[in-house]
Amino acid sequence: MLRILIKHIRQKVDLSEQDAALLKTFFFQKNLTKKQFLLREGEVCNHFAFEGWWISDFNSFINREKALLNIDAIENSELLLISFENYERLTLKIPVMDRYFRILYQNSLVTKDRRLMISNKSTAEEKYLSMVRSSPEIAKRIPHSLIASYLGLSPETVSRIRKKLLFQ
Amino acid sequence: MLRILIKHIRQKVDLSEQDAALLKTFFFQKNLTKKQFLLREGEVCNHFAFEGWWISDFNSFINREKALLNIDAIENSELLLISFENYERLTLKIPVMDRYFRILYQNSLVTKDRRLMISNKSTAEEKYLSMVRSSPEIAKRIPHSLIASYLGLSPETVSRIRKKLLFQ
DNA sequence: CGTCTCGTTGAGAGTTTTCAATGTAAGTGG
DNA sequence: CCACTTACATTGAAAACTCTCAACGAGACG
Repeated sequence: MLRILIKHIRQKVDLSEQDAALLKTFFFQKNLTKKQFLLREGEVCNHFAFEGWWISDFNSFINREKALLNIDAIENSELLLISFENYERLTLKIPVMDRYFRILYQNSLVTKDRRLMISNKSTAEEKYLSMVRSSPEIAKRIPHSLIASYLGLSPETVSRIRKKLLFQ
Repeated sequence: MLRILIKHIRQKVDLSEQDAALLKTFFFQKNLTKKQFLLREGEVCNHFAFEGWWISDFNSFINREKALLNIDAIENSELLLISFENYERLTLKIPVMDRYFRILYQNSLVTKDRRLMISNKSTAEEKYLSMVRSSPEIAKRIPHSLIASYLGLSPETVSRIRKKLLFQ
């Protein structure tokens, strides 16, 4: 797991061997079985988790507020966690991690801008299509009701859209 | 203008006098009169602009793609611009700027997460109220049709919501 | 087999958009 | 200063879209 993380980081920035070794000490590993919760609504999000992706209730993590989101595992998962305190220490001890997160967040902002534009201006069908096109593998693996929730649509609407698209 | 920028940066990170002086060379100033365009849809966004805020078509700026957004001045404005090339050089020459942008983007992500949740799950009235509450000064200064556009609503809907709220 | 979760379908209700008309206030040029 | 234009806001009515509620279906799993 830690190797995957370091590889991921090195795709974006130069990380010395020394820093890579130090970095490892800031994380710890956790396994989740399907449906097990990482974070419940109302708790404060203490961790970040990696899967090729970082996930969190970001507002809760950064601003130490109660989470508005639930996060649970759709499939059995291995996670690397970092606490908020370690996240802050990490960027101070290994300055290149500021660059890593800057690039990570920069890309994330572009994606969120796009999601926001789609959410604001598109019909349910366009939202569904954009989701399926941008993440076809995920769309296949997760329940339709989660896609609906992600898009801010009712499961029934997604079901009807799928039916309509099948006949085209 | 440059002083405002440096002050802004120093609220988030430590910037040496030397780096502050160097930083100035990466920007140039531009004035826009009301309704003058900074960026037209279809052009590639070369600049970032500051107003207490950074603005751009971020996808166009970062990924060198054609802009999906128009950006024009609602009021006469003074801007500091930075080109994409200078933005990249800036973070290499002044590493603490990676930290500055990391924190800037981190906060921006939290805000966008919130906007996205509101956009996905709220009614038109809730969207309008959340916008007015989070930015009352802006809501007073700009045309209602721009608020509508920002929220992904029609101007008529915003007008009806305003009327309804007046009678409550 | 029973249960649980997820997905589908239909019908009606509610919300928001679109279209068209009208109102209003702020420039602009004669 | 007035008539004209322009931009923005309001209003009404109909159309379009999406949701909610309720019923039913299908597959997984103990």
